[in-house]
Amino acid sequence: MSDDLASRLREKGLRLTPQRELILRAVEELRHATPDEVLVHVRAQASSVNASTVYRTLEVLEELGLVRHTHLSDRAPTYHSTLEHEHVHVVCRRCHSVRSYDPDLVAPLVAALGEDGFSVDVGHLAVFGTCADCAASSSRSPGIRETGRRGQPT
Amino acid sequence: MSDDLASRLREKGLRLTPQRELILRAVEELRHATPDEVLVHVRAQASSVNASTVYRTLEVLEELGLVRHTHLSDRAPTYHSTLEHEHVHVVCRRCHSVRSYDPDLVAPLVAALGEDGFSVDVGHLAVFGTCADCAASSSRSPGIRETGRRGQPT
DNA sequence: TTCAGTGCAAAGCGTTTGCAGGGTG
DNA sequence: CACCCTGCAAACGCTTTGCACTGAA
Repeated sequence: MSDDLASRLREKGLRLTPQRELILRAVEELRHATPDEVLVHVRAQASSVNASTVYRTLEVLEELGLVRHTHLSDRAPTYHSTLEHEHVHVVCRRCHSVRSYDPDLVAPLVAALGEDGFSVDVGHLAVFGTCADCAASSSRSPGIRETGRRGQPT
Repeated sequence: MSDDLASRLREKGLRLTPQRELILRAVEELRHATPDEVLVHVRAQASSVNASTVYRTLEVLEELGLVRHTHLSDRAPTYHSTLEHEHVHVVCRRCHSVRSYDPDLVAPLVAALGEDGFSVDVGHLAVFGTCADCAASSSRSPGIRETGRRGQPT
């Protein structure tokens, strides 16, 4: 896995640096993290790593196919390791819970679009809506605006 | 439709202003527009309207159920009128084309999640991937990065 | 006449970029 | 010892916010 990093970097004439190892490890450990969360996590272990390095590295790691991202909120994107099985994200706009589903969930969608020659990026998919709990108690999650300006998923 | 605006505003003790009419009309006419595009369009017709008014108004219009938004790119969100039939957006990351599909497309997905008590917001859904044309000619769309930093859909 | 709505300007957040110095291969 | 990578700081794009004024009801 980290060896994977080394070899994949080499293949493209890129270099293995402590920062890149740390950032990849952070994404793997956090499982779902924004660039900023990655930064915080990395800084907790090693001393100084710069925000721009995190952005640049996440881009590289994504090109290498070691991490992926989705948009689970209106703010920062969320990165996760490709070591995890590919999954579809289902997000409740009310309580902001995120559940992961097997790609089977969207097999019919993938098939239907496939007939048009369109190939769906399943891992990137985020489905928004309202979860069971929140539908039940409409008084839940105090202070979260329905239409939501800046902040959580919209 | 604009009468709709007047009445819906009144119901909530809000006021009907020229800006609100203009902005709603702009969204309807542009069919799919970012806040900035709305601003430009409105300014073309009427004189000065402020950007912050556009943001505040789009929020109000969405609360009133007159417009909706999706995220078709990493940059600004896209607004459309609810007068249009609800539709699912399918976006090619390569050439950035956007196609609208009938909600039927995701009926199985909606049904599956429905069993868990989750209610999908179909109109908000954006499916990313690669369209037939782009899959065919992998040399297409010069200068567009695959992983794409800032810019189009990611 | 009241209070919602607007314009303006400044701030905020997440992200990108130019550059010079540092470290990997 | 090339050249990739990093840190730093400034800039950027989009959005939000505070405030005083304006105008809809």
